[in-house]
Amino acid sequence: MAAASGLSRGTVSRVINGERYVSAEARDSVMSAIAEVGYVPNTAARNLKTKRSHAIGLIVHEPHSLFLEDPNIGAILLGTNSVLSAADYQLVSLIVDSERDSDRVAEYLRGGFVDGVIIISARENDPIGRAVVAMGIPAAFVGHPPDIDGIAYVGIDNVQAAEAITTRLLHTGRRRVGMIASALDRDSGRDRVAGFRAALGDAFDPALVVDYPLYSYDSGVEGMRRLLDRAPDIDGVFAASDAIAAGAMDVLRAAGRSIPKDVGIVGFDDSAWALRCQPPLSTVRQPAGDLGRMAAQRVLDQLDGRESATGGTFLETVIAWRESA
Amino acid sequence: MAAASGLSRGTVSRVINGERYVSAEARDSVMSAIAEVGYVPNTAARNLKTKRSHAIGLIVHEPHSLFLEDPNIGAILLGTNSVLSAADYQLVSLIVDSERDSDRVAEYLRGGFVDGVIIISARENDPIGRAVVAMGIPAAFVGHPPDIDGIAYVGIDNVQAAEAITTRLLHTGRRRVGMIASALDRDSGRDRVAGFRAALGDAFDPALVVDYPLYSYDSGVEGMRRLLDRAPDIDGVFAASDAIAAGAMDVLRAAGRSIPKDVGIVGFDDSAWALRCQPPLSTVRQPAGDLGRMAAQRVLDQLDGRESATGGTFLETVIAWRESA
DNA sequence: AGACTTTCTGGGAACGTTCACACAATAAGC
DNA sequence: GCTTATTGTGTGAACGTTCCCAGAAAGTCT
Repeated sequence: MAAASGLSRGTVSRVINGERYVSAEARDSVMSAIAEVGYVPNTAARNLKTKRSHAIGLIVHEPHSLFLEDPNIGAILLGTNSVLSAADYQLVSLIVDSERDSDRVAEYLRGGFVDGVIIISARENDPIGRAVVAMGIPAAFVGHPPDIDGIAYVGIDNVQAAEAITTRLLHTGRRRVGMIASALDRDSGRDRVAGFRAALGDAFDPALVVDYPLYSYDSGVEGMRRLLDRAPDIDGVFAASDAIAAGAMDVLRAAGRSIPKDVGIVGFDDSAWALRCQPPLSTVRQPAGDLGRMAAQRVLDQLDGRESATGGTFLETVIAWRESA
Repeated sequence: MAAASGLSRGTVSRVINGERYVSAEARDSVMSAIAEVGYVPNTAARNLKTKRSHAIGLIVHEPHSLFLEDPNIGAILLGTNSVLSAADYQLVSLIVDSERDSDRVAEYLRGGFVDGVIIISARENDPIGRAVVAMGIPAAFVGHPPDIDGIAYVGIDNVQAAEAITTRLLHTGRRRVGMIASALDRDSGRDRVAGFRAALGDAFDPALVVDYPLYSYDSGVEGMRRLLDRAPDIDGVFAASDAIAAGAMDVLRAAGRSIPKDVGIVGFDDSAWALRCQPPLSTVRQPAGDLGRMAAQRVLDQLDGRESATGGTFLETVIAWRESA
């Protein structure tokens, strides 16, 4: 490249990186040489020298089924991508769905392939989460893993949101209200139960809370069956996700209950499920795209040294009130 | 590292890459030195020297909405990841959702960040597809872009599958059968129409085929309205995707038609939608995970020089016959 | 006019590997 | 006991950048 432009490597490098102290003519001749030869800087060499890769890893640690079902993940991905792309960083998605993957990803991170990391849906005892924190790589979590402290994270106030929607459900006159909870190994899952409990106060009945590991349709089916079994007179349900709510609604319908007349039901996420339920589902709108954008921004800020690596950022949720309750 | 083990760089390199001509004791002392120092080979340096990155790019070129909705994409992603992970390659997902992304991704590819590329859902005039072919990077397409030849691709036989399911729909006694088509800028979309036409033979009526750009629920809603408008006596529908079928079914229900009594409907994909429709949807099972795995394998084969870069691989589809027709 | 500052350019060194080669030691073949 | 393989080890060069320093040229201040 230096040869093609007739100038030295140093000057070429300055032009490419837009540094000061380059004359207009030098810049021009380098530019035209670049265009002519179709020159592209070699990333490996640059990374080697600068110890930067200009790539950010997004670690998705989910079992197969959920990865395909959870609409939040896709939205977070796109949000993250938009911010990083604007800052000329490349998003590298790292999927972890086995122990083997877990090791390989850790290795990958140690290898300096990425400058920063975004971790979504970390749960208790997450080895990668711990590894990242231990390595001191700039990182942001989407959702706060219960057992790791001193990290940067973004999320929503699950307690407040769950309490709010449960309260509104109660205001529709429900007396026997249950909850199908999920993912109690994460803050999101636990906090939704806490909010539910807070809203019910003295009326809270632990027997009317069932829980399942996954935020899935099938969990909703199972959970609703259990609840109907325990309390045939149930007239309100808070489902910890829209997918769960969809499963629960199908069971209620099959059991001859009319929604919302006999049983009112509310969900969480405001995903594609919510609008397509019959009737449309009342739910909490979770700003998944914004969470992704914010997480990306926090990692970029750490890279620029503009921000410390700890503390949470909370985004607002809104209740979408529809016909299901 | 060489210092820590007391041996030369060359020997250390041989141990790490598992080459021949290393004595047992040398191997041992290098290994224990690695463990002690927590040594990790520097990827950038290795890439620089070997001109290999051990990463494969997966280019997803979809508008926002579809990326979130299309279950095939997630399944392809996971399938690809499993094969590459087993071969110690890292999957790097590159999301293209703007012109800007398109340029950046092309740059990224040129920069030698990946050794090979998998492109899903390429359409006509796809700039990245063309760029990849022009650069001669080992690549495999999932689905065959209509206007690029001489490439490796994997897919299903859309013509045959569409013909088969339409024929079975006809065997349920339907007389006036329409189709909601989609994505006519891709082979998949065109071929499904061709199969539909072939199954109908003389009974084919162009007025009963409507088409929309996206394989989405909304396309199904729109399309079904149009079809009902044009032919109130319609009694069979072939939807080009399950999401379209779901939209169409909701419209049919709202219009007072019973499924499958008044109208029979079939879809395509066998995605999560199919089982949760009311009634469950008859559809074509598309082996999305296998497509991902196969595409990954074909890229790896090209990297090993075991395979030429052209030709298609077709995977079998199966009809899942349920209650909707 | 001399001393200092600013702008610009070139070239050596380094980043951490792998590769090709040279060479030593041992084993095998006649 | 000579040549010829086989196995093992060390070393210089190279990959393509960026960074640092030296120094030239031009401008600015006493």
